[in-house]
Amino acid sequence: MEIKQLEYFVTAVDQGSLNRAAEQLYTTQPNVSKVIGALERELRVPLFERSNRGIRMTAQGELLYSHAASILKHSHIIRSMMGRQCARSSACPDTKAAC
Amino acid sequence: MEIKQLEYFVTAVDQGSLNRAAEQLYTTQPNVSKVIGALERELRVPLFERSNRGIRMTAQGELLYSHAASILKHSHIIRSMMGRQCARSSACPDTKAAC
DNA sequence: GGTAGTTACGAATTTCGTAACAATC
DNA sequence: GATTGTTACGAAATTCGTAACTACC
Repeated sequence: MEIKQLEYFVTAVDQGSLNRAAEQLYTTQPNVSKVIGALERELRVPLFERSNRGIRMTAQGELLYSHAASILKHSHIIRSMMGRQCARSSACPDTKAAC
Repeated sequence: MEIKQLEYFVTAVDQGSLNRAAEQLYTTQPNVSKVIGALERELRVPLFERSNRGIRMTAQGELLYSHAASILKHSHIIRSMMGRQCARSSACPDTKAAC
């Protein structure tokens, strides 16, 4: 399980379509299909029901979604913290705000 | 940034040594060194001070640690939830697999 | 035709272990 | 010598885009 896979999954859910997810992720639709397919095989769970009209989350997909979103949130926090080189808490007391 | 990188980092911190981390992660010590090095280059932040006596977290490493641990916790929850196919019986009312 | 998603193939990249290395005790 | 961590190299695995495919309207 990789962060990228969770990001692709969450984006597909939010966009409601693999095509739009691919566009937003700056990649191709076959790639999104394959990445999410690999995640489903790894977890041994179907995350979407596919049809020619689009995708719909399964119950297992809904279970995954909130945890995946939490992981993405933490990864964004890490990137913004490290990007700002904010080393010591004394240098930026209110860690929630811009540091 | 990948979950595996965070797992290697957290394990190295917990074990206090790249050698012991490699052993626990069922890989080699050069691999641990390289994976963590790649994470440091990606975040543009030193996470450890190295010496011939071992490693010591930097202030930036300490900032990363708690968020990395949270991500790992969520990933473990996901794996255990999906491994059992569902958390609540209502989540998957008609699955063939054991629920 | 147009839109949805999947599978096939191949080049480019990445991964990971072995071996060699540097430095300290 | 024993221990720490790093760098080099090469085979194996993975990634990602193009092309070809199925299915529905």
